[in-house]
Amino acid sequence: MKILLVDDEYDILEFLSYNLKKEGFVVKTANNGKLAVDIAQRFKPDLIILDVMMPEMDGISTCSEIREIPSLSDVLILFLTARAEEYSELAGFAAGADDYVTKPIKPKLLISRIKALLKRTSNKSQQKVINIGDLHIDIDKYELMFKNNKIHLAKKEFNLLYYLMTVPGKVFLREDIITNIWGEAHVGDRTLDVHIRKIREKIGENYIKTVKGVGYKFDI
Amino acid sequence: MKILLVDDEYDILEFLSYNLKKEGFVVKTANNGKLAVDIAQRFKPDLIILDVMMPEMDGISTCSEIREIPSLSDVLILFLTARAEEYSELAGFAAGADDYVTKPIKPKLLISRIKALLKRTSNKSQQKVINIGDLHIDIDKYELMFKNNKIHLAKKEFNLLYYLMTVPGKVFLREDIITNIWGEAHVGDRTLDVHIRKIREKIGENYIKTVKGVGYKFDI
DNA sequence: AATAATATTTAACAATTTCTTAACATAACA
DNA sequence: TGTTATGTTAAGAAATTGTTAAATATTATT
Repeated sequence: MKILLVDDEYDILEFLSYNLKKEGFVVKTANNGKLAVDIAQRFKPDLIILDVMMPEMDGISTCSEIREIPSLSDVLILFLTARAEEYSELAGFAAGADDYVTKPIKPKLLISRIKALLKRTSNKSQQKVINIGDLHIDIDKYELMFKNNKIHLAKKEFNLLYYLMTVPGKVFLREDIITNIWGEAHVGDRTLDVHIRKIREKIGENYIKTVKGVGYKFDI
Repeated sequence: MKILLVDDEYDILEFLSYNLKKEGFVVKTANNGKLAVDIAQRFKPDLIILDVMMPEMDGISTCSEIREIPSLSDVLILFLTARAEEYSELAGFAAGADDYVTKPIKPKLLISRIKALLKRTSNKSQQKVINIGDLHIDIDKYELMFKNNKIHLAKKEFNLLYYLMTVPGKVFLREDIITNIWGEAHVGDRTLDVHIRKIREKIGENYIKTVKGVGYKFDI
């Protein structure tokens, strides 16, 4: 796991860097926001630890800027903040922070928070194979099996079904599905329905359920 | 969810108001800061959208003033700002803003930011599953179970029952129920009763009780 | 590069569900 | 007993999703 550490104080960089490396993380450091953005793009860290208070470009601006970069859009960001600066908490989350740790920093606490953070997200996204009923979906192989028979799904169909299967039973809102599968691109009103139809043709009508006025869910 | 929109340009008020209402928000508008503070105190919005640049009393002053008023101290505030005025970002957060959106405004983006903002703050106490007696309601699944059998409810019915179940025993005023489920749309006098009837048909007559002259409550 | 094969989106219309209304009935209350 | 608020029902309006086929895009193949 790779971590990029950003703080203007050299002592803190040293101190944290030492503690994180001891835990087995690969660590790089930057002493200002601009540099951090540069390094991040090449280093591709799993997590960026950002000090909120920095001269020139503060943590929140840095965070916002990072979130604008597509290749870094889902890197985790953790803020370090002095206890007094409570105002920044919401601003930070608004800018896309994933967690907060207040100074003074206790290494043990920080590390447990980091691990929790990495676990939380890796658990979600690392579910590469999902088995439900007679269905078996594998994101790495881009393959769907139904009662041990391969079923071919086109890319969009696959992504859509996989998305619904990530949380069986949960209703995904139409708009959320569209944002997730199509991004911000504008797609017509009936496009989603057509894809649902195609999937239903292939796996039967029983798995994907419509919740009118809300969205769709995958359920047995 | 109630939103107060503050901008000195009538066109923008119109445009945003239309888009927000379409999303189901209850919207009021003000064309200057002073008026905004007045309206906010009576309207009690969940969110105030403030244009930074306004004659007389600008957005930041308005924001500061609102934050001084105890009854409004935890209303969310979102700033609209022209891309050029980057200077204002820090000033805005210092004054108590919760988020920023830059002009020109893309309605979809604005709405997703608003939702994110409202979600972050309201999610904390939002109960997703409620168990009472033989009833089990799950908002994520949009599902109602009665003695372990699924019962289908249409969206309005579901929302209505869920709303009543959030505080069992509490009498919800007719008008509050209507504002909550329908927003500010004008619905006829008997519409609520009809929905109550439909729910009672499905879960029996014992759960939802009428308090004449006041409203309804969910109780065992 | 041209062609064929797939995939994706759109558009038109159908089918279905949900919601609201209106008219009248009934119950509560003063 | 009259007044007011809520209950009930059924009809049709409105909203949402389903379905199909054709139009575009995209990708693979010769």
